[in-house]
Amino acid sequence: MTKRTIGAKRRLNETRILEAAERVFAERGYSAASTAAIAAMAGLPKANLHYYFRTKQALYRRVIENIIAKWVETSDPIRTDADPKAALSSYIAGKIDYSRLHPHASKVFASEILHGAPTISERLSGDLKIWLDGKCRVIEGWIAAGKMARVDPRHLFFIIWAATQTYADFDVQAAALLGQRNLRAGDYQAAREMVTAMVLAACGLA
Amino acid sequence: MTKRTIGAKRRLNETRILEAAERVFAERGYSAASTAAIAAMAGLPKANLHYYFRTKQALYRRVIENIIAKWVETSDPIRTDADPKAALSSYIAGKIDYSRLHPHASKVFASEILHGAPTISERLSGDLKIWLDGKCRVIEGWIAAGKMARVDPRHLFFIIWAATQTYADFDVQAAALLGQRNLRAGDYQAAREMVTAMVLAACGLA
DNA sequence: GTCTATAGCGCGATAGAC
DNA sequence: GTCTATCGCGCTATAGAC
Repeated sequence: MTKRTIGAKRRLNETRILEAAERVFAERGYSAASTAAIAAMAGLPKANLHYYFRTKQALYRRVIENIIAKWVETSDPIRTDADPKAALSSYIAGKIDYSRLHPHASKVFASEILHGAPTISERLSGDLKIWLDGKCRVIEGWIAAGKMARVDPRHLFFIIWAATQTYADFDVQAAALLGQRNLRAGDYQAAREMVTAMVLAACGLA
Repeated sequence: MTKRTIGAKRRLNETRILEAAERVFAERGYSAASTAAIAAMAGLPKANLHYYFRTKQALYRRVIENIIAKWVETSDPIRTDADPKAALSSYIAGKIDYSRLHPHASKVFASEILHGAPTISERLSGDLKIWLDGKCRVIEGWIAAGKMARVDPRHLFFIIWAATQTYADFDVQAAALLGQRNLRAGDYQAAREMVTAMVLAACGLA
């Protein structure tokens, strides 16, 4: 065994544990998620999980950090040099895609915030606020340039997040009320079209 | 002690327990909420709580049932004989008020759905689906009468719920990103105005 | 109806052999 | 690195005195 092989195995096991943890945390919530269940889903004995991640809290923190990183990435289309209508449409489409493709990640994040954000409250009022401030300045720049109607950029983001993430976080409710077992591709498409129409109209871009 | 007095005491204690439970379930989630914490917040010994509600699950079910009843009530403005613009505006305003005044209730419901709705899945695909079907027929009636633009009524509801309830469920996030400790009256007003503008525009009622 | 004390159990975490 | 066995804690729920 070379050092490189050992490192590869560590990375492989860590990845499997992180994926299993994201799923179990999403389905049960932090407290009800047992390390035994996560280990079983990752195909490892429970003691091995504690070898790679000393505590449940440390494992959870790693899961959350990964999710935040992806969450921030989805806002890449919001750039000063972009066209507001195209940028907002692309942003919404990306958020809906994320809800469809990564519902577990969205749910873990939602559960964290829902119960007071104990793990990431410093980040919310720290680097994530700074990140959002920057994105809001982009919107304000578009408004100042007369490219779109005057709206409160922060509430615009809050409402876009809510309207897109609800199709991941509350997929069970939406499916049940649609008389289905799961959400289908057409449901996400209808959601994307409706959210886009509402946002563009509110921004005077329809 | 007359029988009436005893019944009054039972109702008083049950109410105090239910209010405490709603709060603790909202703050910690079902699993992390201990019956000891609920009893302490209600000002009772733990054993007394189990005297009034035999199991934690039974107490939780009662909390959820009460929340659903209030949730259904908020849709009262959606009536066939109402004016679409006034009805939707009133509905959204009521939902925002509910988020401001009953954030705990909204969070308990959100947490229930988020983790797969184990307690109310039958209701979601049963009487709640029938209730929503009725409300959707009202919207479809308005569309058929040419009173508003053609939209998918179910997705319209999903998005209104998401955009209004996010100010209760994710209040911690919104406050932190606004650089505040809590949401203020003005924040809810801004939210109401923005959601209303978006919905009315999407429905051709602006 | 109220309260103290505790039974019973599941979970996080670790020791220690391999 | 891996795994079995187990410790210790905190929780739900109840027994039984008052």
